[in-house]
Amino acid sequence: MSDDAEARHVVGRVTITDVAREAGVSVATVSKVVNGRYGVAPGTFERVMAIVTRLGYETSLVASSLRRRQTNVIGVLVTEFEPYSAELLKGIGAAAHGTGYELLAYSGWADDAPPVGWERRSLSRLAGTLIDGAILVTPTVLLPDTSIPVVAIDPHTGSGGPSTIDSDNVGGARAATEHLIALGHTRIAHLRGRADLESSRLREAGYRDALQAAGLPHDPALVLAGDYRHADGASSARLLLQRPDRPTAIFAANDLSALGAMSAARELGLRVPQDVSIIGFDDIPEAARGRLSTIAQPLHEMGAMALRMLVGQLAGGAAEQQHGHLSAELIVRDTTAAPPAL
Amino acid sequence: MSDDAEARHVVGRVTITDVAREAGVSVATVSKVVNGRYGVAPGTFERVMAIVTRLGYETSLVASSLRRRQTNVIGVLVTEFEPYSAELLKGIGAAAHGTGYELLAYSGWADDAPPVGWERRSLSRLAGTLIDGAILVTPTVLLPDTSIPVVAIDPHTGSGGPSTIDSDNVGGARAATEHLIALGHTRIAHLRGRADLESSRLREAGYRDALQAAGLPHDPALVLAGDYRHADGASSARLLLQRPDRPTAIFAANDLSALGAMSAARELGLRVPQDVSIIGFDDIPEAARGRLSTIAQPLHEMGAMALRMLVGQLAGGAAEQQHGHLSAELIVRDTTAAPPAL
DNA sequence: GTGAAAGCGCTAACAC
DNA sequence: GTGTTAGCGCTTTCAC
Repeated sequence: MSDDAEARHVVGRVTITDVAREAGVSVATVSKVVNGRYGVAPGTFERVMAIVTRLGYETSLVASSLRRRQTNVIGVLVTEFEPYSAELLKGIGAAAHGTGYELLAYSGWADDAPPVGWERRSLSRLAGTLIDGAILVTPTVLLPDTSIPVVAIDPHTGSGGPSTIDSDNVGGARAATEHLIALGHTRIAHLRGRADLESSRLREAGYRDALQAAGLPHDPALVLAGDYRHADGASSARLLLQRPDRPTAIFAANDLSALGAMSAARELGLRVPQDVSIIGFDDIPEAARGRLSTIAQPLHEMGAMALRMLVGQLAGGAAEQQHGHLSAELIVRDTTAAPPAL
Repeated sequence: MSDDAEARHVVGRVTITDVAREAGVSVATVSKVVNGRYGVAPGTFERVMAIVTRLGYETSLVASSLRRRQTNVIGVLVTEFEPYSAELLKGIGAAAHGTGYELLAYSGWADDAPPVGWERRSLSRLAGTLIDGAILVTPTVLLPDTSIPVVAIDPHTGSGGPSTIDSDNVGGARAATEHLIALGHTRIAHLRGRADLESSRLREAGYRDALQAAGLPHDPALVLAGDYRHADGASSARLLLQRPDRPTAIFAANDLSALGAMSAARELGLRVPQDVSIIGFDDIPEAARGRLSTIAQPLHEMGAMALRMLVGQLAGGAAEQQHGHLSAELIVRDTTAAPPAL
């Protein structure tokens, strides 16, 4: 049984050298066996395989990827694991089944604040060695020429860089604002998204479009930063709702900040939607839970499309950069209604 | 400007050697500069840093982790990115902020079926090199002694192995079943979870407990496999609901299979909850969206607790193995009601 | 203060 | 068929 070796063995620390020593062959032979290369005697093969199984040896991703050209691993680079990227991840994961690619989601946010240029840093740290291709979620800086195929979801810039996926930000924002206008609102505030993202700019543009089309005045005092985050949405909404001439409706650039606005309204003793209507953007699961009216982006499909595009690039060599543009759709739930009577 | 080097440079392929050559120093010196080691002349430091910035050099995670002892990266090993693990990931990610640890979620499912023993394989491939510690989500095999600290969430076995986190599976299942009984149901079916997980066994035990406590007969024909998956839940529910003496309520071992059961009911022309009540377990976001009654596990908190435990182990050396046990709570939504009148 | 050299675990040529 | 060797990119003694 030679249980000593087995008992002492420890996962992840069994190296190819251990196997070689135990089997009485060279590491090269073990490598050939493990990778199914030709030129190994059947007897040797069996013997080595037995040891491999007994010791529970697995080749180290790190070591082999350092030496090899490819790893069959696709990286998903995110700032953090929040609802938005989690939804994308589900779509990416579902689409990855059966492609032969493994998935590795990486969040290089170790300190208190997200490092600027995290996506460049993460990409540099992983590309060329650990991952064969990458899906970047909301990258904020312009990427230089990359060594590996990259697809960006909701990127900083709409074009010029890598392949991209986004949804109809302008149309969605317009639909949200038009919905509020149709309900009878005339003082509609907007909580902006992250300044470094193209989607923010586009959603604000859609908001203005709708206002203008309806002949409503655009009051700059009603447009505040929301930063796509719960806390920022809450604090800006607080400011907005404490004004004597407070808006009767708020269009937040994403669901997280809309949810923040809802907390703020509640704190202030305002009822949603009776006193103030709130609508978001994204349709993350938390929006459904909070019965938040919103603009739905097909997040799963966006993730799946990114994965398929990337696999295509990986397989087909240097294909042209592509741009996927999906539609966004109004979902009316319980947080939007007619404005309070005067 | 020496723009040539810059223009030609490619992310991820800039190596320490490139920097050294460009700066006219050795790679050892560059390494010292980049890692902030002492013993470098201020002038050299400046010069090297300038090149590093210009070329956009970042040390390769792979290469450095192969050489170094630690990486400051925590691995989250999952079978796939489905709603359950995505929720845990959110909690883990939130708790990781400010700890100095980066997160790397890995799903080693490349082919059509999840490989047996994937967690052992993934752990072996990453431990000791890429990651300093790991959080394993629903590991199905008993893990041998591991080389790195490990915390398992909802593991195969409740004890004996690594530190674990789970919720009150028995109590939750009992509460779900009691809720149905209180509504007046007497023929209550159960969709089992994955056979290789302890949580499945415990939830079934809770179901039986509640039945027995209420003096209700236990009909083995009403207990089918659900496998924690949508498709399996649907097909088993179809079988159940096509019986002449079909149950009036179904307790599914998790939300995904409960959602599957709902699809099946709808296909069969049955209304939920008027014709059949359905309750799940987990409270994933999709449950709220579908207005599914369920037992809520504090998934974010479970993830956060796992992260904190792991960081504790990483910092404090070989602490004793710990076991976190959180409570589960009944959430009544729109899929459970009194049974149809006879 | 700096560089040469060894080596982390692995794979791929190339000898034998 | 099998072993020897070089080297992937990096960090770390240890000379100089």
